[in-house]
Amino acid sequence: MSSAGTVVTEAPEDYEGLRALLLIRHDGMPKRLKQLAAFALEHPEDMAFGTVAGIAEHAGVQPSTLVRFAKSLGYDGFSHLQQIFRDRLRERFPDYRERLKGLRDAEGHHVHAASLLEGFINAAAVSLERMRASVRPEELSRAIETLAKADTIYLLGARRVFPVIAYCAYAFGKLGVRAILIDHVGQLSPEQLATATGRDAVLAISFTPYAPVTADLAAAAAQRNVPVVAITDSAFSPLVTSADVWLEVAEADFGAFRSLSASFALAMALAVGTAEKRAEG
Amino acid sequence: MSSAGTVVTEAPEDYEGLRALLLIRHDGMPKRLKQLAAFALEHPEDMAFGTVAGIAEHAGVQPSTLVRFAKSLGYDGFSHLQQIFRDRLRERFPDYRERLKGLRDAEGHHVHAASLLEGFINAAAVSLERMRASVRPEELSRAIETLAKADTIYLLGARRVFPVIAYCAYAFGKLGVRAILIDHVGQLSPEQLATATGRDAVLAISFTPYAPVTADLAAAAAQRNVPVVAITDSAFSPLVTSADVWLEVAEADFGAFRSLSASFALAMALAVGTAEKRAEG
DNA sequence: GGTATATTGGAATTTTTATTCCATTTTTGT
DNA sequence: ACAAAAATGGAATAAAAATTCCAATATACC
Repeated sequence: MSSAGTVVTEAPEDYEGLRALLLIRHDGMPKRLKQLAAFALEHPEDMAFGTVAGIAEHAGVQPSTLVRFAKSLGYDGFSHLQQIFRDRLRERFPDYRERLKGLRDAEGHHVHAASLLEGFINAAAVSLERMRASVRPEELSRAIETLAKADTIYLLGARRVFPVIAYCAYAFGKLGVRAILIDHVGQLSPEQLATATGRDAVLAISFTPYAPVTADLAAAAAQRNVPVVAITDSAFSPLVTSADVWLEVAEADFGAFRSLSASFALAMALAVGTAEKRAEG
Repeated sequence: MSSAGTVVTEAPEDYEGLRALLLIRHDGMPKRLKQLAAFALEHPEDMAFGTVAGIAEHAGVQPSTLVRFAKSLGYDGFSHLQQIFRDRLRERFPDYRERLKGLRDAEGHHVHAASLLEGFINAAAVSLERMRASVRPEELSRAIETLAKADTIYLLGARRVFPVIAYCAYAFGKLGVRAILIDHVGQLSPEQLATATGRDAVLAISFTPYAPVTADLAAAAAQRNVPVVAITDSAFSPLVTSADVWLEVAEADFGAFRSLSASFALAMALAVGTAEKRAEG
C-alpha cells in the first residue's frame, strides 16, 4: 500500500470531498494524472458510466493510468473511484449495504446502530427529494378538489400504509373535515364502506405488494360511483383503474424496509389543502 | 431474432418511450416479466447502475430472466436496455429551473397546493437532518439492547404518534420479533398491557401535548419493573421518568402540523437493530 | 552528464459480468 | 384431463472489464 503513488491518507467517500481533493492535489500531480483530474471534473457523467478502456481513450491515457489515478487518491481501484461518481447521480444514495457490511466487521455495535439509522434517514430524504420532482401540481390540485367536494371522506389503507391513513384520520379530525377510518376491525371493512355514496369520496393508499383488500374495496367503491383518490407507487397498481385521480409516490428503501416519509408529506398536504379549499367556499 | 419472445417491432431508444411500451405491454406479460416491468419503473436508478445479478436479486428473478426481458422488448440484451436507463440519468440535470418556471406559470390553486406540499417536504427534511446530529449512537445501542433482551415488546403510543407505533407492529412482525400493539380498542389498553413482566419491554412514544394514556401506562409498566424504552421530544416529557432509555427527537412543523419522518426513521432503525441483535445471539 | 527515481505504455492475467442453453415447471387450449 | 406450448430456474459458457506487472521512457538530483 505505502509503496507506489503519493500520499495515501485520503479517499473521500462523497463527490464534494473528491472534488476538493482533486483541486488541492492537481498542481503537484504528474502529467497524466493531472490530465485525468481535469477530465474527471469536466466529465463526471463519463466517469460514472464509462468503462476503464472507454474513459481512458476519451481522456487520452492508458487504462492502467486510470487505475493508478484511483489508487493515488487512496481508493482500492478504479471501480471504487467510480462508485463516488455513481452515488452522486443516484441522488446521493450511496451503497449502504456495502458500508453496513464493512462496519459490521470493523467496529462495535454502536457504529452499526448509528449506520442503520443513517440508512433510514437517507432513504427518507431521497424519497422526499424524488417526490419534489415527480408530483404534478395540477394532479395534486385535482385530488384536493375531489376531496373538498366530498361529504364524508373514507380512508382506506392496510398493512404497511395503514399508519399513513391512520394519520389522515387524525389530521382530518383536527381540521374539522368529516372522515372515517376504515380500520378493518373485525374484518368489517366492507360494512364500514357500505354507506359511501357518490357525494362522498374515498382516499386510498397502496404500495407493492398491493394488499388485496385495498384494491378490492376501492374497486367496489368506484363501481358505486364513489369518487376515488389514490396514492400509489406505479402505473401498474391495481388502484389506478379504480381511481378518478391518482398520485404517484416512489419511496426509497433501505434493506427490506421502505420509507413512508414522502407519503406522509403528501397526505398532510392533501388534508390541509382540502380543509382550506372548503373554508374558501 | 424473430424466434423466441413476443413481438419484436419495438425497442424504444429513450426512457419515455420505454415507459410507454412497458405500460402497454404489461398486462399481457408473463409473471416474471411483469414483475420486472414494475420493478424497472419503480427503481430506474437500480436499472441504470446495477449488474444483472444484482438487479435480478433485488427484483426477485433469475439473471436469465432479465436478459429475456430485455430481448422481449426488442433490445439486443440487458446491456442495451440498461443504456436507456443510463441515458436518462445523464440528461436529468436541468430540472429545478424548469420546475420552478412551471410553478410560476401555473394557476393560483395549483401553486398553492404545490407550495403546501413543498412546506411539508421541507419540514420532514429538516427533521431528518436534525436527528442526524442529535441522536447519540450509544443511546440508540442501549435502546436496541433493551428491546433485544425482551421476550415480548409492547408498543405504546396514541393520537398523533399512533401511526409510528402501528408501523412498528408491522415491522416487528415482518422481522419475526414478538410484539403487541396496544391499540386502545374498547379502551382495553390497561388489560392489553397487564401481561407484561420484567422479562418483556415497552416501547413508548409521546410528543407534546403528551397524551395522558401513554404516560400513565408507561408509568404503570415501569412500576412493575417492565423495562421502558421511550421516544419523546424533550427532557421534560412525562415519559422520561418512567424510561430506562430514552431517545430525543425534535420534529419540525409546517403550519399546525408536525412531521413524523424522523420518528419513523428512528423506529425503523430500532426495529431492524433489534432483530439483528437477536439473530446474533 | 550520469545515475537514481518516478512516470508511463502496453501486454498478460484475473476477476467480474452478461449471455446462452437445457431440463423442469407452469400455463393454455382442446 | 391431456397434450402442446410457453415460461422459468439454474448451471455452463462466453465476453468484457478491471487489475497487475514489467519494460521503456522521462524527470530530478548530484
